[in-house]
Amino acid sequence: MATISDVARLAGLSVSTVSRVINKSPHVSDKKREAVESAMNELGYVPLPAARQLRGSRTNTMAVTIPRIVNPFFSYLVDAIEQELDEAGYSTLIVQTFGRAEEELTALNLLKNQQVDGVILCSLENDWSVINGYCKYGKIVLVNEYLKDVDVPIIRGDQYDGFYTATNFLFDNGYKKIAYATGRKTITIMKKESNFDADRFAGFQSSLSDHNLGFNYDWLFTNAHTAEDGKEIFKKIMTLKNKPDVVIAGSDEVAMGISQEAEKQGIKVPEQLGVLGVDDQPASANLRIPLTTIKQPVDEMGRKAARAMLGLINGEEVSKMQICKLKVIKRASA
Amino acid sequence: MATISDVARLAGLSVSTVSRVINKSPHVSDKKREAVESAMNELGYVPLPAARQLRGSRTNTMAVTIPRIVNPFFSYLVDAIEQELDEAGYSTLIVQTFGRAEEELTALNLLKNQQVDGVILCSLENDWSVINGYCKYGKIVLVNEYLKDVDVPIIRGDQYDGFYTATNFLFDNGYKKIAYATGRKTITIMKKESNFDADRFAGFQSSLSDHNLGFNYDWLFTNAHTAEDGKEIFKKIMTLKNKPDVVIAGSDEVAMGISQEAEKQGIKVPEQLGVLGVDDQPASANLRIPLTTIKQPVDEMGRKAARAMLGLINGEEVSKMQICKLKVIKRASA
DNA sequence: CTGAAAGCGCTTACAG
DNA sequence: CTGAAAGCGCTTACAG
Repeated sequence: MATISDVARLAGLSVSTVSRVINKSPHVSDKKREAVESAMNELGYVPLPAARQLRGSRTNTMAVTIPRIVNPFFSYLVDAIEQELDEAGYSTLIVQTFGRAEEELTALNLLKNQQVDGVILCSLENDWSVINGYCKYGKIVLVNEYLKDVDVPIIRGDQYDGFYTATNFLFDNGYKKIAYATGRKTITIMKKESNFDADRFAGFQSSLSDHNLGFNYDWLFTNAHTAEDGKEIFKKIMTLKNKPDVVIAGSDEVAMGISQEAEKQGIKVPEQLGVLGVDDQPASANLRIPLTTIKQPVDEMGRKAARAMLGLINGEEVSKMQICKLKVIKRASA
Repeated sequence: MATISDVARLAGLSVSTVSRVINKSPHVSDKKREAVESAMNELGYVPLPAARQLRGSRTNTMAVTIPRIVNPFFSYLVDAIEQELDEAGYSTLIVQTFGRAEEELTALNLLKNQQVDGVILCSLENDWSVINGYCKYGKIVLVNEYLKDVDVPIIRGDQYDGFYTATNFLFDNGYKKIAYATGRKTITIMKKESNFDADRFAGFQSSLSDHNLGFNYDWLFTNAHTAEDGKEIFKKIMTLKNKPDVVIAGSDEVAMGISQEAEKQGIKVPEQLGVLGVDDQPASANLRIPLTTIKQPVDEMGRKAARAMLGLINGEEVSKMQICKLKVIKRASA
């Protein structure tokens, strides 16, 4: 591979001059600039990033962490981020965490080791105290986090409002006995804006209160992730004496499982049991029973996260908290 | 950030010795090794990859190119590749090409610049002549390509056999007038194993011949990618005097569009019109009319590609061509 | 505008 | 087993 010295030799100039044209320094005469450029072309010269990094220059690449790329929410999120970053001339490096804290550190170490200029964390796996230690190495942006008093931009959906609105929507459509499923192992009751899941539940509760209702804890289903889990939930519902008439499923997969199993057992959706998904995955519109669902504005969130990162890099003022609205997509299942 | 010199100073040893323990050289006394290790821990030292790369050592990271991450075929393929690579201690860097040749060069330059040890190309955007120029910089593996006389491993699905079998399957189910949709702008009729699309078409043709049938070119639909395109295809079909009774849709999206539009216009699927998808996307089983589709063995292909790459890196003998079988997944739409 | 030289953080012969 | 020194390919003051 050709090096900067090869170019300098061929052009009959010093490496300093070659370096200047590489870095677009203005202090080079047109004549020599051309000489250097033609030498670079002749040799097919490309500067070695490792050497430039060693000197502390920018990498023009960004890392983004997500739990799992096969989850459409995250693949679309990454896609939006990448498009925006791409326009600014940055490459994107996608790191899957698979929910493991060490994998997140892999991405963070990219920052520490100056392999990337910044990292956008879409799935926080470590405590803030450990993330915080990496802030000195480069820029960090968080997506869908509820941390307070943290000195990095956070872009998130308004879970409280989304779930509040969605629950009202269910009441407006005549449902009264609302079950609630979540991926979490437990539900922590906290006030608004405490954390992602608590915020969702708080929005839900708040609508219940507005309708003078309390929550029936027989209708709480935790640890629900897959369509399979959804089927189990439906089976459990059928064993209940006092059955809910609709369930907020926590995700489209779970919703899909519930509605499939209901259909299989001859229970009509949405008449006998309503089902409300979350995320609006690409397939949800084309299901056997098209899913009514709460949509997160992935594209908006991704682009905002990317722009926040670019702002940070360019030393601009960027607002520490950007909140995007969720939206109920009305289809057949509720 | 702590450097190797800081560690050496703290341990009261030379940088050479520190370097030796970093690189697990056997020629270090246990005593000094421990001294170095405790110094590294105390400082939170991590070797700077850029500096190591400059000296020509391995990066332990691999790049993989795909056209678009939001396409489930590719997100699952990448997922399989990454899982396998992960077990071997490699990180994976995902590069989206968006179908652009320059983006593919981005990935290839990662190789040239020693940022990755190898690249797995799942979407060839440049001519082989240009890819070939990068072989000297590192390892390359191709997925789903039909190039001949090329000195890199290729992992692909047996498109001919898959489409041959699928077409036979349609005949077995009573269909006789088979339409064919493809994402390509044109169909090139070539013999078996010429290229990806020609191979599919050849398999299809071959089954037609077995049933003493020729292909009706009114039933060929090109440039079909999205569900929207599928809807258009259905509309075109309805204008035909001599209508097909089933269509091989080229992708699940297109199949979905065709079957949706058919339903909307009161044409019964699969009774009046059968629809066969390709890829078996996660949603296809849960569509309003569950899709019968040709499944590519993504997981197998991804893992084989990763293993071929690892074999190359380790200097093992790896077979130049690995072919995986496609499979018809029978559901409701055909 | 241009060049010689130091130095970024490592690894690796070369001596001992 | 251990260390001093050269060098990987660049950038950036410092002089001129």
